[in-house]
Amino acid sequence: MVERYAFKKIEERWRDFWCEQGFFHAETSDTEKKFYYLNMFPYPSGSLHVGHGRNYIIGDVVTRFYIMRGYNILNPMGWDAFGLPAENAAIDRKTHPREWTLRNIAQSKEQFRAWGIEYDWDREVTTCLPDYYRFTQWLFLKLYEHDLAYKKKATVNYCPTCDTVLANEQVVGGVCERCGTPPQPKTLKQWFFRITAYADRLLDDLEKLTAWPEHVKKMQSNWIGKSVGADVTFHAEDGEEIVVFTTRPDTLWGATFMVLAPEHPLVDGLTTPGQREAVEAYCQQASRQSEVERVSTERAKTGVFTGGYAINPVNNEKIPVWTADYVLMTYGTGAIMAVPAHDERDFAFALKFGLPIIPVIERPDGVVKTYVMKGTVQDGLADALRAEGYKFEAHSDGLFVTIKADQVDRYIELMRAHLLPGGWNEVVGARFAWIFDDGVMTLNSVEADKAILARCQASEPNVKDKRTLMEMVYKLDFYRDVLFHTDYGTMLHSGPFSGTPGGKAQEKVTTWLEKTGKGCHAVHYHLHDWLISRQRYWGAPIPIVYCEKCGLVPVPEENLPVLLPEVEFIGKMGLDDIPGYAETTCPRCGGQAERDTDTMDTFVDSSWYYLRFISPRYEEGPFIKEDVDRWLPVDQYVGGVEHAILHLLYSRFITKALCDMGYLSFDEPFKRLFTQGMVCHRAYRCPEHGWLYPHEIDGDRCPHCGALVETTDYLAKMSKSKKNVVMPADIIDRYGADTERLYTLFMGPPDRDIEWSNEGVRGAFRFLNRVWTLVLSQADRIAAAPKTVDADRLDENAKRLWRRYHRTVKKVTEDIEGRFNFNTAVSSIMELVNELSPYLEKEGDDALVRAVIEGLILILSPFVPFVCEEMWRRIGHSDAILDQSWPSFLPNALEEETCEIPVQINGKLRTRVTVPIDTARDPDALKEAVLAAKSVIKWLEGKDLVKVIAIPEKMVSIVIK
RNA sequence: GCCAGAGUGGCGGAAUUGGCAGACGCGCGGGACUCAAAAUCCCGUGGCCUUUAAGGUCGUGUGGGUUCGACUCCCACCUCUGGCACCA
Repeated sequence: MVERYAFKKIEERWRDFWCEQGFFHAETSDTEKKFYYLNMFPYPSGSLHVGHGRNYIIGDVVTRFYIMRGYNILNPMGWDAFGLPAENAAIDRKTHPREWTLRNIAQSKEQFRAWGIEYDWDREVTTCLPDYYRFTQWLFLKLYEHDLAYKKKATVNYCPTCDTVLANEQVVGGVCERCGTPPQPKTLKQWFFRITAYADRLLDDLEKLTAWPEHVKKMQSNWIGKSVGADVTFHAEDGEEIVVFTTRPDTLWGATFMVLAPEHPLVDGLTTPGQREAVEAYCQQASRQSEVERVSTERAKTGVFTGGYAINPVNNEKIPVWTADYVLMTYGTGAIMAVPAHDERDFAFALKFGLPIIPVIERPDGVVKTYVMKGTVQDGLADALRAEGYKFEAHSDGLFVTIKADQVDRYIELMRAHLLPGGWNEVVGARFAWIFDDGVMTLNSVEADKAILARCQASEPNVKDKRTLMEMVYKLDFYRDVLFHTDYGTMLHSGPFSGTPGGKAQEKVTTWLEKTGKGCHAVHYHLHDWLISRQRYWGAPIPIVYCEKCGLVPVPEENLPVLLPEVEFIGKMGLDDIPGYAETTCPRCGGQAERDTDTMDTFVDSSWYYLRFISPRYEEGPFIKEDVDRWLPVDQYVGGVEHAILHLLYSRFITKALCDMGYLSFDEPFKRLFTQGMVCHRAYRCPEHGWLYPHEIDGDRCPHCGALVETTDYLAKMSKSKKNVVMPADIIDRYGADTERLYTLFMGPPDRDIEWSNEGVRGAFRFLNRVWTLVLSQADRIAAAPKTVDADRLDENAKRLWRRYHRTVKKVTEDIEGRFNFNTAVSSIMELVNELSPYLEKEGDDALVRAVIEGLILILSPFVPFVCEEMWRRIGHSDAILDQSWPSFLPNALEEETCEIPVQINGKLRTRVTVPIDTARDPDALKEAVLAAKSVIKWLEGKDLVKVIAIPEKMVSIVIK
């Protein structure tokens, strides 16, 4: 009987050992075999739960693995320590955000220690400390110096709950990323970083990031949102220019009205006295609404006619100018030309307000529809249509005909021959034509729309109330799907451009616009400049001074840091609430001046921290260029996918900016990116009393009211508010940190979200117990065993174990290094143990046992370092595991002598044949051997052999008849 | 609406290049040990149908297709998750 697996004692013993021995100390002067592994640094917002653990456990496994493989690995840790949550928590707890933050940092470090997760703590970086934010301010000054930081008055998103403005990227799904409040538009003078100057490079360079997950790149490219088209200048009647952006210059001839955003500066000037009241009411209402509210009204279009008109530069048509909130001031030029025939939104708007809709692009599918109303034609039409081969459906009230564009001319002739006097028939879709008894009219202009409609109204009182032809035909369901389309196609009714094919149309029109001075090529982005001013205390002060004489003056580098004022923290505050903070002297003239009282967005702090880790105590600058150039880009970056846009885009921008300024020689910060999934946990909720802790629940009932408890059927992210957090302390206390680590790694592929299961934890614990017992039971045998295995003298069983061992080493190595699949690495180690354990029960080869167990401990050690370190000593070693090199696998030890080949007959697996490995490798020999096998012959009797396919070492497939 | 990603036993998942589907773990069933329980160990465990061994058959969201062979490739669709969303 061996001693019990006393995980508490074991973990206590080794907890500080690795750090004390300096295994995790990285020497940045030594760049040979360097590896920079980086986890996104945490926000120290309280205690870390098992979900946070997943991220850092992965990092620790990889780090230990690379140490054993002889790499000089840098895996540093720091704290993203400024920001609102600290402030809000400090207000709640009546303390200072610094106190709260530093206490959480200490607590988190203690948690890392308990997990056995080691870092080079000499490189710790904390963004809220002056020795760090001093250089965040330096970064601001450099961006300012290079015209990449500027202050401007703009309409920005203001969160009333957080009492500060937000960057565009921090408005997620229309609400504040932090607190869920819809932000209000507010016009303020604020600092921006000119990230749009890098829009193209941020987009194009995504292609260089071959080791980034596709979906992250996709999200970034969507966020940047590049659209290519043209800016076109329209003129108001008084000559004022109205510039619109369009991605479809080929549809210009179909522009029948214009729409300006309610905030557009020209709205006021265009509004006529008669419309003023309505327009002002509409604009005011729009300005009060947040973007969410605008969108939430089911997208029913609203808008008001300004009374003003503009001239379409391509055909000199006079078109009305409207204002409507479906046009956003924040995109393009805040004004659009509306082409209702080829844009879904414009179509809906035109239909609602009775504006003309003129098709100017042919339908590529050429579908044309026409409805022949009963009583408008002579009786023989149906037979005539049939005789000509047209497809139609006959109903009691008429014929529903669907034809192709190239049949339209013949159809019109036929129709004219059958049309009764006073009636009409229209074709819609790829062609819009109205057939009257005395001629055919085409819907090719606003005038045509009016003229045709007038004729229809004259003969049909039912359509008297219709304002446009499109409105008239829209009431027939049969027509609806062909009335507008957004495809590219041949241009129609477009003056000299009519007939231009869809593929060339945009470019041809834009070039012509440019030549005639009516417009120009233009590109617009969804990405906006990064608003970095914040009106709250807990952030890096903006190092700018306003002097009455000298204006805006940057604080000289040598005066940094601009320190956060020491105050008693008593509630929500900004630096402007702190008496005396703003008062200063002008660095240029020495006169009286005022400081900028805003702080920087915390994403500025985290946009450069990966650079600081290389020389964290350097005081002459933020980093030493030569060292940073040698160590970056980061070889492997790991973090949550929630940073796919914000942090990762900002960091890429800052790196590129610093590169262009000459401070860096690389322009992408992270070579490989891995985004790990969340750890979720079932959450319980009483309809009456809200979220409940699992231990509170009484059977399946609420302890307060006895109501049936609801379980989340989706995977709920662990969060304090949902009371579904699993704390590492509980797991470590019951099973030890090694068990938590092993389970975390084993539970599923690390990039996927996963549900925490307490039963799964027990399984991991059981496995460690089995290994412990197994290893200790062999300790004496190992101590006495020879050191080298004589592979040639092993018997069958021993050989099988030897093969399994080498296969396991290979698998574990490849899974950590290449695939990041720790779950399959762990399961292959479990398989090895499953095979090892019965071998030990019989007489066996001592040297083999020794080699396999030693190897087992080594390959298991990155996953569960405590117990492995202990077992390593127990089998007679006095040196540390991290001093050992990672086991290698011998290719020839992987080889088997025979090979079992599955045999398929007519696609079904029927039998297996065991052949010598040499036979299995040669297709002809394999074919022959399989066809000669008894178990195969049985199937072939009396049948004709059609085909035999032999895949060496894989399988044989036989086709018979 | 658009763009990603996913869908495999009772559950988490495996199958890395088109080649034995369900590795490994959990759970469950049976057994051993025990006065008993826990722990531990052993055996079994996708469904259905025959069954003395054994075998047959269905089976990776649905429906088609390509192939000697499809979880894997192609087409269409359904569901879920995430991102963006009146982007002109």
